[in-house]
Amino acid sequence: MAVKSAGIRDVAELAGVSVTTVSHVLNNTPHTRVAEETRARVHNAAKTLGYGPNRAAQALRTNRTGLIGLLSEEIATTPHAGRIILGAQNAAREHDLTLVIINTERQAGNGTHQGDVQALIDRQVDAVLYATMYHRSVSLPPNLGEVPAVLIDSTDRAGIVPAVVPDEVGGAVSAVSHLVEAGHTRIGFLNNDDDVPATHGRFAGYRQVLETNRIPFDEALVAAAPSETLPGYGLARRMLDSADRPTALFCYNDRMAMGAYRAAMELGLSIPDDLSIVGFDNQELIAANLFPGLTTVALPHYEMGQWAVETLVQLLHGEAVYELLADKPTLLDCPLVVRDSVAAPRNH
Amino acid sequence: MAVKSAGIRDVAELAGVSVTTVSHVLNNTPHTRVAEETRARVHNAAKTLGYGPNRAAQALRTNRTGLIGLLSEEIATTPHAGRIILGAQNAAREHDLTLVIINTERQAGNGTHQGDVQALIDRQVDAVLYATMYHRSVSLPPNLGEVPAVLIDSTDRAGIVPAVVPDEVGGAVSAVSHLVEAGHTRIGFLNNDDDVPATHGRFAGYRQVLETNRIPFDEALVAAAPSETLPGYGLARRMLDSADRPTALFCYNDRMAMGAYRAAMELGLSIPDDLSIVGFDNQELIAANLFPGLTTVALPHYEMGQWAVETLVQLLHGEAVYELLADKPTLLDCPLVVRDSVAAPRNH
DNA sequence: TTGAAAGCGCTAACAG
DNA sequence: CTGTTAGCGCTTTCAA
Repeated sequence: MAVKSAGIRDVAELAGVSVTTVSHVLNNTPHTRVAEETRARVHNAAKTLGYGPNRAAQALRTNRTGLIGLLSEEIATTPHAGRIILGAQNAAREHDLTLVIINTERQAGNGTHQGDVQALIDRQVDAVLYATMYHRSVSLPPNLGEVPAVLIDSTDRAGIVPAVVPDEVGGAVSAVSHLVEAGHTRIGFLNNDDDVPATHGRFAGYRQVLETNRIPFDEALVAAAPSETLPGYGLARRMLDSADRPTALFCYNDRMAMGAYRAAMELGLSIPDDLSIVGFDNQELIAANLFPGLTTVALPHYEMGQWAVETLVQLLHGEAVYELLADKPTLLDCPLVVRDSVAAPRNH
Repeated sequence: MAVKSAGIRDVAELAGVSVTTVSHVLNNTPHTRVAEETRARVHNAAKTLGYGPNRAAQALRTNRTGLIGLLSEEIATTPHAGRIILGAQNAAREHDLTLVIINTERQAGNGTHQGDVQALIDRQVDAVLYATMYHRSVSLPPNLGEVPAVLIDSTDRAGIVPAVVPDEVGGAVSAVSHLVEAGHTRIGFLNNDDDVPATHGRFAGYRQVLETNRIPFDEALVAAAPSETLPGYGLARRMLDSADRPTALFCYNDRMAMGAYRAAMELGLSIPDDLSIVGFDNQELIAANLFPGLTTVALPHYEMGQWAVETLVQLLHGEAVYELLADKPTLLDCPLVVRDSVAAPRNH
């Protein structure tokens, strides 16, 4: 291993000053005036020695490790978690913080991740990020109160911890508006049947656009099922088989859209000429690999990760007020990603 | 924040012993005999106080942080990285180590991640895991030599650092054997056209099975293109259009298989009755969502992550020899994942 | 079998 | 404006 690297002492010696001065200069300690010339000498000495602070010593002294714990459900199964990590990571780097990631299983019901939170606390993280796999409301482990925390993609049932979630309604509005702008008025909606915010939010967005554009709401154009490929296929099959079939489909997610693609193909409907489709989630693996490429709505995972860390930093610095933030979850935009699955309706 | 938590001192006091004894007992320091009764008293005291060691102090004293750095390319874009993280994480937890993950961009050519490695070293990680996005040979950043390291999914061009990679040949053998066992003899191979180990290894496995089963090799049944859906579609279209078309297709990866599915559908070939298909990679999002489910070969990402940490631990404990391991990369099995895309050929 | 005490490298009073 | 110095909580040598 490397030769025992230089310490603050060595820097002090080389610069011909005391360790105090070095510490002050290197940390930019406020309320401390050090002569410009001395500053420069210290910086030079540090550079020539390749000095880097010993984090352990710093941590011991300051009680801050510079570690942020990220508790994430199901890192493995979804690329979404990856985007959150990436956003959080980049923001963390900006602030010279390091992310410690702990993967957890998804918790059924009101189980909490108390054990995992404890592991993070034992590691003396300065704060924790708590990310769920999909937008929902959760009960938090009680020990999460021991440390500053921010929720990602979920809201705190108790309304105590700040949270950031996707703007489901807004995303749906973008999607359906896109369809309306292309000239569609008979727009089907293949919804999820779980009782989660996305289900309700996306449906609300759908209705909202219809209303705004004075398009009558037709119950026959809305169907719900588990948000997987096969159920999506089934729903689409049925809905597209009718004489008065929709000319466009807004799907709860890309997997359901994938099912709709197959249904369309079987019915001899060409996308987008006979049928336009918009998905939700922007799962690259699906959306970009379908023929034609699926126009869909992206979830702001990267941005949520970023927002969470930035907020945590403000909280730690006392620049943001905990209670203020926790009051209402922060909504982040879900932008439309245009590919090739939308066109004007044929008989238009 | 929590009340300043108990220290080793408090435990000592409560147990009526010295801090030395507490330290010895709690760390199970070898060559130190402590009376059973004293031991018990210490443990009890620790438990009642909810004592947990201060990592920073430990780290400062022992020069070991218990942190393992994981440098991973493109966490965001591929679920594969997630599996590696998961495997590494679980293994790390077993040894009371914490994973610090740094995401990096993929490096073109012989660029290295020197900066990222340095960031990890600055954080005083005890060792680093260096994971690439796909199996290949890399030049390592020089500073990786400063700390114990293990490569995941890539091999060190210089042959200095231990590495673990998938057994590409074995995986292909499983896939093609599965097809042969189903009764196929005209088996097409849609290969990647990059010069990477997977390309060569999977091809070698393909040929090997043909040889073993005395099936003549037919050049017309092998084609190569970029390993994406669209090129896969093109290749499959062409190969399946011939009169003497193969009855089964082994695809370099699931994305190409997805293209092959579409080609088959367009040609009116039903899977698996008219055409059997086997993929590679087991990308859940694709493989499980295709109709019918794609039989494919899984990459051992989880296992590689696990192996890497275990090996690192042995290295750190001096139980494994660096040079011995680095000599040849360790190969891990690629198991076949059977779904519904393979059946006996029709005219069999 | 147990304990006293010396630091690990750094920060931050406090003094000059 | 700069320096002296006392610990942060723990491990470990050495002595009892």
